[in-house]
Amino acid sequence: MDVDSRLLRSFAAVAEEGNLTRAAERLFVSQPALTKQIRQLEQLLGVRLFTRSRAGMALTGPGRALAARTPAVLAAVDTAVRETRSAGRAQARVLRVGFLASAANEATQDIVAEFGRRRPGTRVELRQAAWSNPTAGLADGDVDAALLRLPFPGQDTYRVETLLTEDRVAVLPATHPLADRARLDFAELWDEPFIAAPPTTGSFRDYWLAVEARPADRPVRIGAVTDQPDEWLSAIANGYGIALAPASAARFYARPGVTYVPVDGVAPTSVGVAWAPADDGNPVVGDFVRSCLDVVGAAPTSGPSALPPEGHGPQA
Amino acid sequence: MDVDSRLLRSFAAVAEEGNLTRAAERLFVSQPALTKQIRQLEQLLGVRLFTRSRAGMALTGPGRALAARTPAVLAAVDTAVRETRSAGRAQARVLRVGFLASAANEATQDIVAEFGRRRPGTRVELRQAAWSNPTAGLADGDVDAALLRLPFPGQDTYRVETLLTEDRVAVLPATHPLADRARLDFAELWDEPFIAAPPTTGSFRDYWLAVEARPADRPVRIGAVTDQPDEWLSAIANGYGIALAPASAARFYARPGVTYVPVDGVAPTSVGVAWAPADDGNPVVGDFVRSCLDVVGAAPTSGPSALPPEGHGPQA
DNA sequence: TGCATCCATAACCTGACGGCATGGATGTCG
DNA sequence: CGACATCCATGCCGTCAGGTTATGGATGCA
Repeated sequence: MDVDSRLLRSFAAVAEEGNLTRAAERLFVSQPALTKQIRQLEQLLGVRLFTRSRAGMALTGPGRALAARTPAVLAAVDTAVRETRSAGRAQARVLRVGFLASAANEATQDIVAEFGRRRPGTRVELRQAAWSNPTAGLADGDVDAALLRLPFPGQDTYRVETLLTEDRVAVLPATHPLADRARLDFAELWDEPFIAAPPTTGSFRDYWLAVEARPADRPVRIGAVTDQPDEWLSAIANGYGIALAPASAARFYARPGVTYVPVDGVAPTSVGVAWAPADDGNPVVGDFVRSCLDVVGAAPTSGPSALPPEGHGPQA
Repeated sequence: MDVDSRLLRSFAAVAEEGNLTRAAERLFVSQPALTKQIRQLEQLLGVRLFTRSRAGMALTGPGRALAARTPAVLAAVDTAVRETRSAGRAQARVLRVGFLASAANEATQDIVAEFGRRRPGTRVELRQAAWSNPTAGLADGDVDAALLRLPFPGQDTYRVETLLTEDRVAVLPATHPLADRARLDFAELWDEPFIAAPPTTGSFRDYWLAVEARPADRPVRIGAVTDQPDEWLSAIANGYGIALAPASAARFYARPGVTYVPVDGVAPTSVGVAWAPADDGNPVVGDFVRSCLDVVGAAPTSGPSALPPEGHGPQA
């Protein structure tokens, strides 16, 4: 006899989709299960939340009232979970750092080593994220900090320090006609099929397809979709398409059958370290960010005062 | 794989009690069930929330983090539920009014009739509450407005208009030596056993025991505890003790075997209409409050501008 | 030493919940 | 106009989550 957050999540999905069937597949449950959940919620509240019709599920007045409150509830739950987990890591003296494949590349080890000198008691737990998770776990509070390619979706809701900038290069199968060129112009690649990240990654996907450097009448062709560096390299080596990558990938992801060629006509790419605003007061995160900046020899873009404080006490 | 609010409520209870056994009985579940719930929550969060010891359950660091967030989450859930239910009543053109037995007494029907003239389309649903529920459902959003004796617990978190004030009288068994007196002084009743409301009602209970009108060295004696007017009258008629009541009870709750005698030395009592601040903009509630004031011939204490607006449109 | 207090564990049982298959209502299109 | 597509509801069934009772182990206390 308690409205639990599972029901609210289901309700929110149905309210957004306006359609039980689509909401059900979004939530990875069957449509009858969702029907029952919504009925249960309605019964629990003693209120009709949707008017059912052929067209789908439309919110009633009470439904709109609930829909207005639901995001706040779910956000409160998520915040609570995130902060609790974060406190757990702090207590265990663990800093969890997420990173995307091809983010920091060879700098990563140096950063961890530098952090180890600053905070000998704290262990860094590195978590590689799939590209379908473009904040590498920052968004769901799974990690305390993340090494990411900039820009990333939702970037302005986090703190970010830029660490380094490098050119983007083309990654071609060794058998490709352009593979032996010393340089390419991106325009030469407009008609090539590209290996892309999953569509759900939005701007991240678009960024690595360089849609902004492409005329409107030459939409990108997708040769394959991959979520992991190995699949990605395999797809390229097998001739399903080409891709863009940071220059450092040529060193870090060298592999027979794959060639890296410098490209003109696309903007360079940056790596940054990101953390949640909630951790602005967290000295462990602060030390990690400082370690990042030290290793790459960068200065804080926003002045040192914007960083979490230094210090060696345990986190509150 | 979702933290549901049931687990959070359990967690909050354990955190407050510091003791599984007591928390379990507060939640009306068995102790092993709570053990499992806490374990499940810990597993879900990947964090140890309590340190178990002979002395009980003590919060860990992460536990404190969660305990700090839990009230906000539960409050958000409750708000969502309350507003949804309220919207449901508005849609159904129902105004639900809670009242405590002995609150408005004979004025109640007149108020409902007057409201019926103002809003012919809206039905008033009266809900009598037990004394153990001293806001008559206002606190849990079960009702849109409530007719209450003033003061009531948590009164300053609601809007209140005072409707009428009357003396308190003593209620005695007809066989009581003092039953045939025309007037009494409260001091004469200091040593009598009283029929009281349940201890959980706090200041409400104390108010009707008139603890403020009693010297510190004459603590009240409790003859019986009741939660309903009928039990209360029976307890008095059967000689378990006496009680104070509003003067109107002499008319409204006349019964053989029970006598009402005016008392000096206790402050008079007031009846008010209360509503939630969230309904300040609700014209239906506004019309109900105005109906109350009209019927008793009172003016708004805080000026008419503090009342919810008048109007005949449906509620938003 | 016996008792009280607290939490954990074991064994068991019920029903909540999800999945599959299907039905009913209602637009749409050839 | 009938076949079809789209949506939501329903019936049936199997599984497991979550509750209960009974009991055990640890530890102060009288």
